[in-house]
Amino acid sequence: MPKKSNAENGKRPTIRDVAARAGVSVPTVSRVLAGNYPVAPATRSKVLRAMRELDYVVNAHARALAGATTKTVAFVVDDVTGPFYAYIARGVEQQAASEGRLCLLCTTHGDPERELAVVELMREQHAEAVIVVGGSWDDGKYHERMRYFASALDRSGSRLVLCGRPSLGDDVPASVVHYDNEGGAYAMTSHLLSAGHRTIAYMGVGVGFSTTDERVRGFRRAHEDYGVAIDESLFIPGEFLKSSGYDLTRELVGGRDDVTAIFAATDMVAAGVLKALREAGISVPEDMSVVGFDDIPLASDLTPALTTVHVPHEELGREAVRLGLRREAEQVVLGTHIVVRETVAPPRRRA
Amino acid sequence: MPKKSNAENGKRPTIRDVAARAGVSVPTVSRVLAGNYPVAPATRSKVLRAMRELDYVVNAHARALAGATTKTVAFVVDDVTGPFYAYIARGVEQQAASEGRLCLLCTTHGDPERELAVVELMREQHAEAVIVVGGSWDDGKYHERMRYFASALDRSGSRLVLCGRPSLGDDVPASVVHYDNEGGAYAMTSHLLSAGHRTIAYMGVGVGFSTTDERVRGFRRAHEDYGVAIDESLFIPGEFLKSSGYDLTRELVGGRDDVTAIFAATDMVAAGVLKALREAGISVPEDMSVVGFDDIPLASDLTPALTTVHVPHEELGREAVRLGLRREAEQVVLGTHIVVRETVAPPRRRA
DNA sequence: CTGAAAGCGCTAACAC
DNA sequence: GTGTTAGCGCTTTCAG
Repeated sequence: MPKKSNAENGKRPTIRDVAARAGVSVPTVSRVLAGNYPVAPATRSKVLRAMRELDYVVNAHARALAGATTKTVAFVVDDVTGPFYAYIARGVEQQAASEGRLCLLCTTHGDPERELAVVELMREQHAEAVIVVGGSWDDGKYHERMRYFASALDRSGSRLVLCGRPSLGDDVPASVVHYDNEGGAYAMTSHLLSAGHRTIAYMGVGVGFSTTDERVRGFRRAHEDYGVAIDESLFIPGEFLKSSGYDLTRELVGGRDDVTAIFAATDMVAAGVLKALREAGISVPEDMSVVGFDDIPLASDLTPALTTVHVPHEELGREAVRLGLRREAEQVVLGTHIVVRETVAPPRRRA
Repeated sequence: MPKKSNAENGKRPTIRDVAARAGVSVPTVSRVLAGNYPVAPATRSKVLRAMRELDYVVNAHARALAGATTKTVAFVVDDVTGPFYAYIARGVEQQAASEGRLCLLCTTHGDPERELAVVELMREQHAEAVIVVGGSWDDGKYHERMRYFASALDRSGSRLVLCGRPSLGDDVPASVVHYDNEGGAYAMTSHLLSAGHRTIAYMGVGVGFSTTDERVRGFRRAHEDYGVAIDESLFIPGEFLKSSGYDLTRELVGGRDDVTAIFAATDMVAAGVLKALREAGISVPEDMSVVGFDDIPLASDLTPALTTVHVPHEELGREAVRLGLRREAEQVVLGTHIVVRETVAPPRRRA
């Protein structure tokens, strides 16, 4: 039995069917497909026509297997629904698309098991770059795991890109795209300090979390530069959630009255803070100033509109793809800046 | 020269390397990999060990080429950053992951060109299911295009799933997961009507857009059932954007004062409405009632908290994956319901 | 239970 | 310019 043609077979047509129909050899078809090789115009159009007539589409897997690159980048996040991540995702997707790449989306929900599984999947897929987004934990096991991921991916020909988290060290085969947490926190704290605030609560300390560490560092440095001592009880531990901001604020205003400003770890936390304050009849910014961090769209929808630190989310995503595709060990840090809206005022004079 | 081993070669190890190291044949390794075939326990563990020692990972492309399925579903949206889409995306990703599938993410930004390109890409990738999310336009060209996509994907062995938009007809090889726009709008309009409102503006009519058509249908039907005639000038055209709600509301309150309630086409529009009203010194709900549609997280963060229609976003995403993978021509419609918060009150008695 | 043989659809040297 | 010849890494008959 002669080699059966898929086209007649009812299955999807292959390059062989196209070649047959155009009366040329298979490699010729491959050449017009790739377009990076001289082909006679006449042949070319015959092939093109055959492809159209058969409604032919290349098989990406066969192509990947035969050597041509995969054309995919992977995007790994905790959760797509956070506005923070969503905007980075948009940047990643846009840049990927503009560089002719497809984008694989994976979520881990902070589960190390799942994270590992995801990296294995990416190795199977030969993704050109694997972009991991979000802050990182400062424990040894975590670092070890990421270093393993970096080299495992490297061995499989993929590049790991850390986005929004600090580098793992120069010897680790990974690129990093970070943003200036410390600088943003410094600027914002200075803004509060220069308005006259002297007792600022930092709400939402995530212990051992890189994002917190960096932001707190800026917060402390600003205080130092203004010669203001910080009562350590002003660092209030908590998660980066609205509910967390809400609960902690209720506790805070119930317990002490010396705080004149709240630096929320993130805009989501700030949303909770604002809600609790409103319920407690404490007006913002007259009785209490509040600031956030991230500048997610919600920030400008809050009442009053939130003064916060802008993070260039989309650009972060774009840059991550660029770096990952160039496979350079570069490390870029994007700037942040404060956005003044309506939640900061000088502290009210105490009676 | 004998067949060179990749393992020694510095390249990623292949199944052949594993076979050699375990002292078995290649098919045997394949069998323990697939796990769907009897293999002697001893052999099995030898193979497993070899895989571990070599840090072996299967090549998804080779596997896909050799016949095994692709294990990927594609997710096509206008834009990932909308909370509406983000939550559907989460549902899709979760369900895909739980069914052992990878998720490809593509955005089209409403560009038909790009949409076509995306579908071609999906055909190349042999995605098992291609999930297209969001409302659709009611023009002939659009329909024709989607029908083409459906059959093109079908021919390539993929299943098209329409999520959040109406069916294309029973003869089109596609599944659809929709939600009850008309019912939700009907319930919400009734809520307003029963509170005593008689002049309700529907803000954000997207002409020829399926979502609008369905919601407006419910809006009209409720009026009919209450025996209330609708002044057609109450249908205000506009996009589903915050800025649109803002601008239109300014115009509205500047132009007429008979309207006592605003039915915003979406929560985003409602956010703009609320902002404009606040600026105009019109208090909600005392002077004006406002309702939205979608129940995105923002709705409960607004001040006052928005009364709106809940759409089961995540479940929509999950169901889409389920249907796509089962490849049945099913059509499911998920229910919606109103969520009463703080933006509706009886109309103020006119002087 | 395991191995040998034959492709999956495509690209990549080489010749002509 | 175009065809020939080899695989890419894996799964599948089909023998044994």
